[in-house]
Amino acid sequence: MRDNNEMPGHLARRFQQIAVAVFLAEVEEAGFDLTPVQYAALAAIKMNPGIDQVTLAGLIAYDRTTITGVVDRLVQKGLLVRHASPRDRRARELQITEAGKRTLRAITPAVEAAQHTMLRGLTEKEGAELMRLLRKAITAGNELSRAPLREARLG
Amino acid sequence: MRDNNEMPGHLARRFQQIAVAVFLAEVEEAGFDLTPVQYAALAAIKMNPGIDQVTLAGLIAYDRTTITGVVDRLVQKGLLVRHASPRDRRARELQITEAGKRTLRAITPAVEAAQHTMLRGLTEKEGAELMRLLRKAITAGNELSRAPLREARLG
DNA sequence: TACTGATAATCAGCATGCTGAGCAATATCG
DNA sequence: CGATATTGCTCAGCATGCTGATTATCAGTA
Repeated sequence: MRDNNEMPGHLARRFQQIAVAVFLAEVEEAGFDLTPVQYAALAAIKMNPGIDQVTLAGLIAYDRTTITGVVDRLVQKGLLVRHASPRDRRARELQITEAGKRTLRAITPAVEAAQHTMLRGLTEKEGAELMRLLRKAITAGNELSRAPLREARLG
Repeated sequence: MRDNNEMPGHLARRFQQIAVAVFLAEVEEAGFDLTPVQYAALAAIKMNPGIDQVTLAGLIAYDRTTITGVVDRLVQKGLLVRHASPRDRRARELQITEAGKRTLRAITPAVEAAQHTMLRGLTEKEGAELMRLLRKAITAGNELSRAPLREARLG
């Protein structure tokens, strides 16, 4: 039986657990109530106005069924609007609201602080190396989950 | 706005997402139905017979409220038994069953294969370095989540 | 145009994982 | 001993995140 500390899966869970806790703590301290996933979605929609939900899911590697609830909650909070696409009546186009933009701007320092805090045990160099190795492992394993990263289709 | 690939929190989520998918796929292929968390709990209980739920939670860094459901499901599957402690009537002592032991033995190759698969994009050396950096970051951040790792109390 | 397959979104159901609250039992201290 | 604090566990409630199914729509083709 391998020790937990030798199991990449266990280490992945622990690091993610800490990362989420740090994110939520920093964001709450800044006076906001937004989860990591909600933040990622909001930022992606700001960068890609009018994006549909499937494309959004691919951009940030969500499961397509998860996104329905996330978008629901962002709409509920008034940070997004969702309306039917004129070109494809199956699709819903997502737009960030003014309140959403304000929230994103205001929350960014807390998000940056969180990214720093979760690496606080590492040197600058080690943090960069950890990110490089994670990116490499993720790229190789991209197709192994139901929610792989997908480039936005052009035009 | 930082790119997602420069956000350790995003990378943590993606890596964990892939790790879980790989684990479940390997385990299912081996003919079993056990989640990563259930496996970790079962293994920890086998190594620490009679452990109570809070100590178990600390050993594998769960939240104490999460463990109730996990243990419920393992008991349901017949892999564990849970009975009141004679020394402390608040506590529940956990014991692995024979079926639990058989399952653990049979599932181990699949779990090992999963740990290998989730690092398949990395060289041996890079995989070891990734684990080292994760351990270091996790150790430094241990107290930042509600479910920190705790040593089992002695005797 | 009718048929077939693919696609966008949603839903039901299940399993983490968290917050905060509550209950029962134990430990501690005046 | 008795009041208080602490501890082990459970629960309600919420938010991911998954599987698999369904519905509506679109795209391609016979």
